[in-house]
Amino acid sequence: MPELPEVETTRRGLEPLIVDRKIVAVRIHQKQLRWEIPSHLPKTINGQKINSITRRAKYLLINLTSGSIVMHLGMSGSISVVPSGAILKKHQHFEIELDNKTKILLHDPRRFGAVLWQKENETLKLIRNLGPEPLNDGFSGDTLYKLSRGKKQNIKTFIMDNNNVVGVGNIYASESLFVAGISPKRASGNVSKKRYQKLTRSITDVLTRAIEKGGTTLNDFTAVDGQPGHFSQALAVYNRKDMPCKRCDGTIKRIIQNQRASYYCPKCQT
DNA sequence: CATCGGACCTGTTAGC
DNA sequence: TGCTAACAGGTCCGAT
Repeated sequence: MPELPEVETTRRGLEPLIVDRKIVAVRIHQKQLRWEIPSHLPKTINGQKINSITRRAKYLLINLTSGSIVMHLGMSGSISVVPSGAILKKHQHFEIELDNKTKILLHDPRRFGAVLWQKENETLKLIRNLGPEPLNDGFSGDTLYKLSRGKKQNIKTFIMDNNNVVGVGNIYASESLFVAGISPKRASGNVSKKRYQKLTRSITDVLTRAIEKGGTTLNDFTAVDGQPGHFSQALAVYNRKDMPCKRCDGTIKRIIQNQRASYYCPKCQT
């Protein structure tokens, strides 16, 4: 489910509900996620205060008095805040009860998500080596251009690689390339600096617009309040195989790259 | 080093 | 209606 806009939507929803609250109970119902939830975690975080919630790539960091809970939503994760007496539903694997009779719930049917612990003054290896944030100043066409020189890898796979830029998943990779007018099949090493500048602007624009709409709900993504995202209607190519292009009189095509579906218009993406 | 395929899971839908 | 196969928003890791 969640790419950067969905994770950011989740972060923004959580922020006013959990910051300055104290953790009064922690329950693990299924520890076997992508990695096992550390067994010491409940004891470590219980009683601590939540100072802030931040995001790095698709990771959410709930920053406590000392250390941070690191959460990832994987393919099917979502987080909600509900009354602490709410009855547990299927696939709600982890809960943090707060001092105002509410609790944070992690729901994740496929269990590709994660709940990890990061000590104070430490950065997990998973987070340490990530590339630039697409919505921050460090992200530029020049950087992507330099990183891509000499590469045969197609540009769609290239922009989905977290070493180059973080947060661009399968939906927004296709959407950004459409906006930039670049074919996903093009070798990343053969794309000009000028086109990389256009592409970085397209990525930033697409992600920003998606956040404004609360993300994309294809199947089951919901924000913290249970509401779906509304960017699905704005998708130009993703999930639109055989449908008309919104920009020219071409037809959207679906191909497989790196074992993932890519959608594009062969006529206006070159 | 760059690149590829497999692995981890469950649920939904399309096709027969 | 029921069975089976394909497919789904991520990304790490080991083999090549």
